[in-house]
Formats: sequence, C-alpha cells, structure tokens
Amino acid sequence: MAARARTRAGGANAPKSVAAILAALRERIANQEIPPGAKLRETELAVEFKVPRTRIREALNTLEQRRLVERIPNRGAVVSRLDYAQALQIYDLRIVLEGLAARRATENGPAARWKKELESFKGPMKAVVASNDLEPYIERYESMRRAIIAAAANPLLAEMLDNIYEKTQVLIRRILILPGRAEVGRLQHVAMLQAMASGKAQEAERLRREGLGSARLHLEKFQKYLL
Amino acid sequence: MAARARTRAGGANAPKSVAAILAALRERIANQEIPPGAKLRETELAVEFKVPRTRIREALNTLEQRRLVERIPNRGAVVSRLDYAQALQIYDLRIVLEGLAARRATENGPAARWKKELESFKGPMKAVVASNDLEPYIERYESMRRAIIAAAANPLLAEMLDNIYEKTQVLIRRILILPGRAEVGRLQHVAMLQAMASGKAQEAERLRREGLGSARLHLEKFQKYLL
DNA sequence: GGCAACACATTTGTTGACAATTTTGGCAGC
DNA sequence: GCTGCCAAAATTGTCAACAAATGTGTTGCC
Repeated sequence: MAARARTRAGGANAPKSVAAILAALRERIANQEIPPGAKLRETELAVEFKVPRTRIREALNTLEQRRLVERIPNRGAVVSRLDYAQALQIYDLRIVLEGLAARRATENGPAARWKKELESFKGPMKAVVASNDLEPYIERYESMRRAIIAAAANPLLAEMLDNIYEKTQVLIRRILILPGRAEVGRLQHVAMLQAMASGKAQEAERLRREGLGSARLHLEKFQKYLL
Repeated sequence: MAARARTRAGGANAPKSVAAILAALRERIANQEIPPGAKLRETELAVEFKVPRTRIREALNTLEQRRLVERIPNRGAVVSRLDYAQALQIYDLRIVLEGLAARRATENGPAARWKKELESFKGPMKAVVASNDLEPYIERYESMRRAIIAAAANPLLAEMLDNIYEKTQVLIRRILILPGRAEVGRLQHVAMLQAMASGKAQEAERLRREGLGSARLHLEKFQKYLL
C-alpha cells in the first residue's frame, strides 16, 4: 500500500512513444517551463518518463535538428537561447512564408470561407482587445493563423512555419503587450481577412507581409524590453 | 594473407562519423545513385560503412526528418519520391525564400560585390548557354546562388533552402534542358544581378521571384516530360 | 590560506545481444 | 497449376551493460 507505484505511478505523466516525449519536451520549452540555457540530463528524463535512455537520446536528436537544443559533445544538451539577431531572422522568414500562405489560402479556398474569421476580428475581438484581455485574442489569432496555413495546402510550408513559430511564442506575447500593438495588429488582420474574403490573393499576401513587417519593426524598436 | 581486411579494407570508402555517413547518403540520393523508391537496409549499410547498426539508424533518423526518406514501422526506409504537387510546393517556397535572400543580400553587401557575377552572366555564360554546355552553366549558377544565400546572413534561411534544394537537383537540370529555358534564365539572372549591383534590394527580390516563377510555369507546362 | 594534482562520482557515448515483426520460400490441398 | 497456410530467414525495433569523458570534492604541498 505504501510504495505502490506500478502501472501509472503518482507523478503525472508516463508517455511511452518517442513522439509523445518529443511533444512534451517541445511544450515545456515553448512556454519556458524549461528555460533557455537549462541543461537536459538524459538519465533524469529517462526515469521521469520511464523509458530507456536510448529513447530520450532519440528525442534529443530531433530536438537538436530543430535547433531547439544545442548539443555539446560529452557535455549534454542545453535549450537554445534566442538572441536578437535570430529573432529578426525568424521574422524575416515569417514575413515571406506567411505571406505565401495567405496568398495560396486565398486562391485555394472559397472566398466565403474567411467571412467568419473576418467578422470575429471586426466585432467580438475589438472588445476583447479593448479590455486588454490577451489570452482569448491570442487563441483566436492562432486559430486563424492555423486555418490559413492549412488552407494553403503546402505541407512543407506548414512544417517550416511550425518549426520557427514555436521558437517565438514567448516573444509574440511580449510584443503583443506593447502599448497599442494589439489594436494595430487587429486592424491589420481585418484588412487582410477582407482581402481574403474578396478573393484578392496578391493583396492578401501584401497585407500579411505588411502586418508582420510592422511587428518586426516593433521588435527592432523595443529590442531592449523584449529580449 | 587471404582474408586480410583489417584497418581499411579494399572496397573504397570507410567513413566513421555520423556526419560522414549522412553526407555520403545525401550525395547518393541527390544524384539518384540510390533512386526514389529504393529500400535502405540498415544491416547492409552497416557492413558497407563498417560501423555498428545504431550509427546507421541515427543517420536514417535525420534523413527521415529531412523528408529524404520515408520510414514505415518495421518495414524499413525507402527514399522519398517527389511527386508533381510537391515539386510545385517546393517552387512556391523557393520563390519567396530566395526572393528574401536576394533582397537581404543586396542590403547587406556592398553593391560592387555583384559586379563580378553580373559580368560573368552577361559575357562568358552567354556563349556557354549558346553552345548548350550545361554543366559549367549550372556550376556558375549554383555558385551565384550560394553567394547570395551566404550574403543574406540568415542561417535559418540558408538551412531551409538547403533542405528543399537538394530534393530538386534532378528536376532543375531537366527544366534547364527545355528548349530556350537556359537562355531565358540567364537573362533573368542578368536583370536581377543588375538590380543587386545597383543596390536596389526590393527590385532584386521582385526579379528573383519573377525568375523562379517562370521556372515554375515551365514545370506546370511540361509536367509530363519532367516527372 | 591558496593552488595543484589526484581520485571519485556523474553524465554522455558506444556497442552487441535479444525480441518482435515482416518477408520469403516451400508444401500440401483443391 | 494456382491458392492458402506454415515455417524459416531476414530485417527492424528495443534494451541494458560497458567504455570514455567531464565535473567535483578532497588531500597534500608550498
């Protein structure tokens, strides 16, 4: 009775597959539960997840290739730190990639597909932003973003965006907190969705690039507060 | 005397590190030495490279993440086949990514940096293309491309382009063979390099997009001959 | 008291052996 | 002669023990 720790012991989680471990680790790194610079000890993770160390090793390998951790020979893996230059580079990539996504999504889907999103950003979200209630807004934003990427129907593009987006989730929130930024962003989304709902693909791409470009400018301007 | 196969036996190559194995495999896949659909047997490769199977397994893992091979559980790894839809998607990505590279390269480097490349495409390469001598032209093109990507100074961008470019090397050659395509491409490069040598970053991006866009159109038009 | 060298403990890297699954080959039956 | 099934071989997946390297604490010396 005392030391019963059989099938799924007290703790919390006991995933098995490599994919599960990977997801867990990605999650933790994304919301800084494991902060940048922290060391990932293989043995430690092995006992936590209750899998052989080889499994952890494999997960660490893919994490390394996604540049989420850095690995120094014989010294282990530490989660990568995102410096200013890198952040700007990532924004450059987001600008062109999400621009492409917006264009193709507009071309692919029926224009009406975007009416619903548009109304949400025009109406309810306006109040949400005004009340400084960020979490629901972020949720809506990410949902729209995912919808666009999915509609673009380009798996490789989706994967690339996935890889770089997860490295900036913290940053995005910090930018959004900047005074006035959320409302500016909302208006930009409205403009872009309007273009999409009218089937204007090139215009949608231009607007998406403009929107992310302005976010990038904020990053440059408020560098010291953001990183 | 008979069965002496110690240090580095007859064969040809005996790399050891994972990186070396990876490079070798990437090379073979790129020039279809191992054709799409071929099966990669772990044991076989392990004997050839004279490394434990685990090492091969690791290499196969990273090859899988780069989408160069597909892995079916308990059934092994086969090199990925590039279908028409994927090829188009890759061109979409090249268009926006290399467009970005051209823009940033123009902004970063001194404009004069591109004079040399420009002259080469204006002069010597004209004759090379006219004589249908493709290999030197391709070499020059790839060298220019690498220079631009390097000058863009965005490691993440460079990596992404590396990952998708290697999947299309065969395709690029086939497009280049199409009647008139090489000369059209040369002229487009001249125009872009002219913009770069004049420091016109946005113009350079536009022209790069245009050039790759026209290559993409060729791909659409001659689909049946290319794949 | 500070510094260097040594030994111990911890952590990562490597390997071969074992288990599970799929493919191949052969055989009997229809 | 072809089809379905069973057994053997080959191939992939899993693991735990061993080896190498690094970090840490202690001792002895100046």
